[in-house]
Amino acid sequence: MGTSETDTKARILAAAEAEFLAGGYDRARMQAIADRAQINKAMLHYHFRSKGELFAQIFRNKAGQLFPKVEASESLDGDFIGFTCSFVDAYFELLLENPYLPTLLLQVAANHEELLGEVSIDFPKKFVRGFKAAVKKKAIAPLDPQQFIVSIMGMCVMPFIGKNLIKSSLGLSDAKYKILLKTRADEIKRYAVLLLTRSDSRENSHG
Amino acid sequence: MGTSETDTKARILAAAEAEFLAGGYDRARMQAIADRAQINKAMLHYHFRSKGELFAQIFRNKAGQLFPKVEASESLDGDFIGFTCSFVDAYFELLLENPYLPTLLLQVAANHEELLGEVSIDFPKKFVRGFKAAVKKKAIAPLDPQQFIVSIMGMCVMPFIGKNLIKSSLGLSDAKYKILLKTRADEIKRYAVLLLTRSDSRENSHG
DNA sequence: GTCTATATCTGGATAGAC
DNA sequence: GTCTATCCAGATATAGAC
Repeated sequence: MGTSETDTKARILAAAEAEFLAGGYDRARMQAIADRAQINKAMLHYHFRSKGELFAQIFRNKAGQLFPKVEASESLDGDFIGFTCSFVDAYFELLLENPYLPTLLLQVAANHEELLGEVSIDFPKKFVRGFKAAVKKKAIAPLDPQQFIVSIMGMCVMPFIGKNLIKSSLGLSDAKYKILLKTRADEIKRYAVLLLTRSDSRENSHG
Repeated sequence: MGTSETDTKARILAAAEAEFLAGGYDRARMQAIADRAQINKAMLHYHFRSKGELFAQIFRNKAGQLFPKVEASESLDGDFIGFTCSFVDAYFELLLENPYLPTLLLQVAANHEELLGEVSIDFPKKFVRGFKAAVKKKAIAPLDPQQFIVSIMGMCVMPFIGKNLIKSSLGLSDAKYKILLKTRADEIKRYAVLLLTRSDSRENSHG
């Protein structure tokens, strides 16, 4: 049968992924995808009905492949602070390998909610559960778990979604920015430890 | 002279602002702007040469009007922790009033770098300077200032750019999300105080 | 200054030959 | 399965009357 059907399909998927990740759905061009895959537009529509269909498959692919990597940082066994640190490590490593992912995910959440519904992102809820249990055991400070996980995500994600903004507003060279990235996971873990550790020593000294 | 030229122009600007803020440059439609302003497309091009031109003016407007509000939280006088708290308050209040702003700004930074160059965002640099001075005076913990400001921005901005994602992944209703927003500034300030306070007590107990 | 009508351009999708 | 050629819709932009 066909010459290299499966190969072509694979090339298309790779090309589409690159194109969609680079600029998001709206800025992606079918022509550009075709060029990347070294075929012509007609072939795209032969293998995938439409741009939306192609995007959906890419997204499901990526999501199903990447989210489990974060979930896998499980084992809510004993040490919740240790768990948090390894979570940050896993999460940040994922971002380093897929720097365009957060922007894309936010775009999907904003403009393609139906796709977001298809994938299940349950590590935040899981994290919150573990957090509450640890608080009950007085192992960590009694902070708001939801606020905390939002903070962790925000701190991790910010340098990726705001790369240009950060570089420009802090006047960072590419090299300096790279250093900031390289040391960031440790910095976030440092914050997390400090915040989770401090529990009884003082209550609230600030209205 | 003309009937209501200035009024029309103002209506266009308001309409365009709403449209651009809602979905960003790419998703904005000239027809939609015309509808909002209760005129027709031709008038848009009469008053503003092109979509890009219109967008640029809106952006310059907004930027010139909003960034100073954050800068104004100045007075790096004595208490840097107090300064940080009032900065967070000012920053977050701005976001509450303009929830779509961060997403738009990030899009501009990513896709219209030339526009970003036109506006001067200098509160991050200023913050870093104040931070270093305070560290030298041993008034706060010796953290990395750049990492710290990126963290603050990330924590503030996350609930706005990731509204849908947060709601869905944490299973929050509109009401619950609203509460999260309402209490968030205080939470961030709490973090900031904790992080900046802890200086000598311990050094590094985590690789 | 404001309108209707239309030109133009871009990009997604299809037809049909091979 | 792959190509060329074409269609078609949507969106920006312009022409020209009033």
